Amino acid sequence: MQQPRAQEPTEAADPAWNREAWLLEPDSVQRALDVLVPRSAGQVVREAFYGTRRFDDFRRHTGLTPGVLSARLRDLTGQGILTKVAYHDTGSRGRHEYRLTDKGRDLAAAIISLLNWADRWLPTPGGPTVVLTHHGCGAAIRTEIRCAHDHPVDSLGDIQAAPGPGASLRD
Amino acid sequence: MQQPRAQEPTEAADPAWNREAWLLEPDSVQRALDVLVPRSAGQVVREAFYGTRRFDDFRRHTGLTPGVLSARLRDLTGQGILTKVAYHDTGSRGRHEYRLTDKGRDLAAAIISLLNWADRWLPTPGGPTVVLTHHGCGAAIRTEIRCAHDHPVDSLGDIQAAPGPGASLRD
DNA sequence: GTTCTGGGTATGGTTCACGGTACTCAGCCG
DNA sequence: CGGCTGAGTACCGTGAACCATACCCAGAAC
Repeated sequence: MQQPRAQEPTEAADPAWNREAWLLEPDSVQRALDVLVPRSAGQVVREAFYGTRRFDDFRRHTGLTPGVLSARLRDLTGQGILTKVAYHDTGSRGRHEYRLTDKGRDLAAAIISLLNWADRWLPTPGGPTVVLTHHGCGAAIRTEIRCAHDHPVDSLGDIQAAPGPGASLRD
Repeated sequence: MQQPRAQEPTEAADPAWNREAWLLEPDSVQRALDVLVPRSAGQVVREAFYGTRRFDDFRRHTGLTPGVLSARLRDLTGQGILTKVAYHDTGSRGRHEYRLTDKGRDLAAAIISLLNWADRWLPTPGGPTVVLTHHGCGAAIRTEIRCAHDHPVDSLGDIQAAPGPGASLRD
């Protein structure tokens, strides 16, 4: 993204983007991040992507205590990230499980980006614990930054950040 | 991603991915998320992407108190996301500013994915406050999930999640 | 009717994040 | 010399997040 006060010769200051002049709240990055914060919320969403659906499975996989997990599942269903679906295993009473909604599933690009980033920049001795591949072709899954015209974006300098309709002038 | 206990006809249970059998810690998604948690860390990283570099600017843009901001900047430089660079404005003493490192800049795909997600699913009355476009072509910036062979990935069902080398069998 | 299981609620305590405010410290400026 | 500015540090209070543990409740199984 274009940065003001640029000092590298390859970057140029953009008069339309004077960060000081604009109030950028509510910020979309922050609002999205608030879905995955606190830590326990991120853990629950991650597990949902790994296929976990039931209370006790969430509890064992995340290590959260019942109280915290219960609160988090309530929050996330309240936000429409998860939804409660009834099921009935034969030989036990009817219960319900938590599944990702379309809204939740659409976090995939963010989750995958984070997973790729950690695999690259925070490697662990044993290697990654989860590997994502393209079903059928078997190649690794990754995310790519592109524009709506499908041009690839290789550097932050190719991205123009500008105040949108929701931005207001400071003071 | 493939999910066990799948009930939709389009999903199929994958015997290689029995979530119950595997211990997936340390989890890459969680480790990446921990860089952006607590909330104040996410705010600082977001501002860094918006071009903020100096202590007082971070303080005003994020609303964080000096103590919290100071701690967060120390954490993030310690993790190699930001780096301190000396500068010297004429007429004032030499100081230093905080810039994104390559490691920090590589969070771009995650940040952009989150921004796009919030713009789609958590719209605000006034519209987005920040709009990203492709410099030159002007089209909107977005992220895309692809495989290493460049096949597009349109649904989670196209993604195969499998335990990696770092995973261990439970008990 | 007692037990088992899944899915929670209730209570209590600790740590951490954060806000508010005051203070410091170094150098340039007048 | 005293004041101003940018960049912090120090201290204190509050609330949120989290953990541990105990308990509860419905229905099926025995």
